[in-house]
Amino acid sequence: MSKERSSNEVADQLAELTRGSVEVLNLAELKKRLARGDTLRVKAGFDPTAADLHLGHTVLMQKLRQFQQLGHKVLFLIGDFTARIGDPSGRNETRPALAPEEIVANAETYKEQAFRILDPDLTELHSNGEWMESMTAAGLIELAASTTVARMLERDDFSRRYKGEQSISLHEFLYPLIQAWDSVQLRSDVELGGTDQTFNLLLGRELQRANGQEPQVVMTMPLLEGTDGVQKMSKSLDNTIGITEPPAEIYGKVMSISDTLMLRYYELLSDVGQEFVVELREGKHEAMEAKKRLASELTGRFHGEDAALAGAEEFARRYQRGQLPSEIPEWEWQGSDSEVRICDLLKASGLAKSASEGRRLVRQGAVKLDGKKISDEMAPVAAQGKVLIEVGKRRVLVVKFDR
RNA sequence: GGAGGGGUGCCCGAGCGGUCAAUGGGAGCAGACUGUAAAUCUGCCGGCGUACGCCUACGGAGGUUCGAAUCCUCCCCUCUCCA
Repeated sequence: MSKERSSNEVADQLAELTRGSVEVLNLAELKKRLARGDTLRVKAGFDPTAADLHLGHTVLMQKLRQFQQLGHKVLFLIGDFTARIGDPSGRNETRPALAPEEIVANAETYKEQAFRILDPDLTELHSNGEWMESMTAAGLIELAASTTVARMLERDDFSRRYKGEQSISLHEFLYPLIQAWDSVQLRSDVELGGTDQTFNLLLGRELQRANGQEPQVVMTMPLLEGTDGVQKMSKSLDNTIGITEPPAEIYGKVMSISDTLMLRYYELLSDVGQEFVVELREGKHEAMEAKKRLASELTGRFHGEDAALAGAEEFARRYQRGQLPSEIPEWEWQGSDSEVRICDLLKASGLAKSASEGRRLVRQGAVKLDGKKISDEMAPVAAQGKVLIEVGKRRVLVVKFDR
């Protein structure tokens, strides 16, 4: 049913689709498929354990969205089966197998979150348990026979671990193999992934070719650095900006990234034209203003314009005018004593992890009670009415005493 | 099957009988500065106790010793080389 595209049309699509990508393997094949007028089946795999989508994921999601906007179909694969193996790019951690209910629940949260960006009508949701659960040991042996150890050791992290005398468990080799097999099962035309996925994606091509399919085109996207500006954004490193976080939170986090990182975020996340980014790099725009613009854009993308404005207002209020947040969480003290020591209160309310930490914070002058700095770690707090506690610049809480 | 390296706090990594809750770096937290930026400087950084202190910790279990992360035995994990 495919209708051929004109060469202009193909060139336009190609330019749009490859923008921002690190590598396309290979370009000629992508061009050929576009020219044929195919509706491309575009695969991307996601881990079922972390259904909290963050900006790092959105780099890929935006790209998928672009494919959809051109009428192509997204194969959204949840790697429930591969999740048993562990992090493909990390250390040797084996994750516990997920219960079927958990997978279903996670898939739901994915739908809810991913479809803030993707078009549900042009998305097929899959999980690789669909074909892996029923694979026999014989099937797995056959699959494992399709590649070699030397080939596996070409993968960057494997080779690094091997040379560094770190252990590599045999089953870790199955991750790329299964991911590649997924491509065969889904008959994908294109697979998208981060640059750390290159090896796995290429293996998909090999397996497809071996199974009589036209090998998928591989497209890698840059990995987004987390808020620390160095390591890739990942939940386990606690450097993420999640798309479901409150607008003020997203806005604030974006505002606090470094200027260098801001350039990167502009490049990878913003819809703002490339000219602006270039000018920004040349110092033609005020950094602070540019950062506000970015913060508004990203906040608005997931929560709407009004929320972005509110986020900006909240930011100005808290950090530029140094005022308290407009909404302060309340917490109720459970206890019958007529007074509480500040260090115990900090611990009980969760503002400090332990009484020791609470004491340390007081000693360092980080704690304010109703706006007044406290210096005595043992200072008693009358257990009456409400008390406002500030710890550092970020942690604020109203403690309610119910007596 | 044999020989030899390793397993230390969130991470990396010293220590190799007492002075070790354990050097150093990174991360993190707090303070100063600022644009909640970067860079820099300062302090903190196992838990509990107002404090003298106590408890838990150096892969696991025993043992030697007045005393062990440090020595011995067994076990587990891991790496390299040989077969």
